[in-house]
Amino acid sequence: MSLAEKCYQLLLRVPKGRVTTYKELAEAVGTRAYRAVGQAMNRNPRLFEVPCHRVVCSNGEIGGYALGVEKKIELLQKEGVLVKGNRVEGMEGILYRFSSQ
DNA sequence: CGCAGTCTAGCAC
DNA sequence: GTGCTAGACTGCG
Repeated sequence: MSLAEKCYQLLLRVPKGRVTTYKELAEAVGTRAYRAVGQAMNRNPRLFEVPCHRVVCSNGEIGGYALGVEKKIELLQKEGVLVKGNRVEGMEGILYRFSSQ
């Protein structure tokens, strides 16, 4: 199974209204290639099966989205995640850590 | 602010 | 088929 596949599975564990970071995701799958994770999301073959919009940067920035950052923000806010500009408000509070499970 | 590390995909030879 | 470059990132100088 590729890193991308693992990322997708872990991403499915992220509940609505919560977000995770590329870092946490990469660490969870046992790699340091944070960029590879983002790339996997960008090339996401399961864009509508995997909530890749719940993945943000460690610094709280939105990062990017295959359909556009604005769309990502819109989806996040629709799920209850407040986003200010290109940043997630209180991301540390809604940050989902796989280590918790 | 800029460079290096790690993984995948695409283009060139 | 192998090698290099670039990309939704992160950490250190």
